[in-house]
Amino acid sequence: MNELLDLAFAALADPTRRAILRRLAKGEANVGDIAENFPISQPAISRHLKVLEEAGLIETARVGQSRPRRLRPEGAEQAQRFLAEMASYWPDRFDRLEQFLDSEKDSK
Amino acid sequence: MNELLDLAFAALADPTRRAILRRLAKGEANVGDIAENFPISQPAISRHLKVLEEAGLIETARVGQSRPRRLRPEGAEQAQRFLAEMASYWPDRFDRLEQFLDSEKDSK
DNA sequence: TATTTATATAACAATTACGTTATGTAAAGA
DNA sequence: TCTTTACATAACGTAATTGTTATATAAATA
Repeated sequence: MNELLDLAFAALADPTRRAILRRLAKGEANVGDIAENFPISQPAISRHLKVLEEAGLIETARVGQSRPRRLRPEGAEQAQRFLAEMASYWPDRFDRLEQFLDSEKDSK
Repeated sequence: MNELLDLAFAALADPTRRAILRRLAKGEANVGDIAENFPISQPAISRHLKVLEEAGLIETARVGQSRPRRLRPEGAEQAQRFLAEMASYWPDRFDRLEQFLDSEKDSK
């Protein structure tokens, strides 16, 4: 139903993928550029890139035989909105605890 | 290396868990309250709650035999910061670039 | 055309994730 | 004390994730 949001959060849960995003914040990079700087194989990088792209967080161009990736920051907007809403909620702990205890008392 | 951020994003990737968070934004709820409104078993809910708590997104109180959960919005702050900075990145906006590149490092 | 280069895909193993049902535990109430 | 209530935990099946190595594909180059 909200699959893109699922995919975006799942993509962001992997530290290697977050590192790739930070790398792409420096500018476009192709697979080889990225793979050189990570301790995992090129196929593993290719798969991480696919995950990031399917989540809408990056996009791919085609220049000759290389496929430069770049950040697609708008892909994070929905996830950002979810977190902003959550963070805007602040439980007044004391009050809520009182409220809970009161409701327990009432139902006795 | 930033395991809490991994856990937070992974927790947020599941739609059932996001629904639980939205439920908790309306106020504290215990396991039974939540399980009633979801099409999965109580043990499954208990596990989702454990995942959310280990990610720092909710916390648990003890009142008699029930364990009311409540939102812990500050648990989402680091994730929110990562996304906000990524979303503020634009290929020609180098003023934001440095901030984004250092985001995980800084919030350690 | 044949070779090299850049990247993707396939096949596989190990681990983790998410659901189920069955059962354990601790507090509440008769 | 005995039962019920609220929740956690265990055991298990299945599917997804993440890495590996081997191989396929398509563009660049000799």
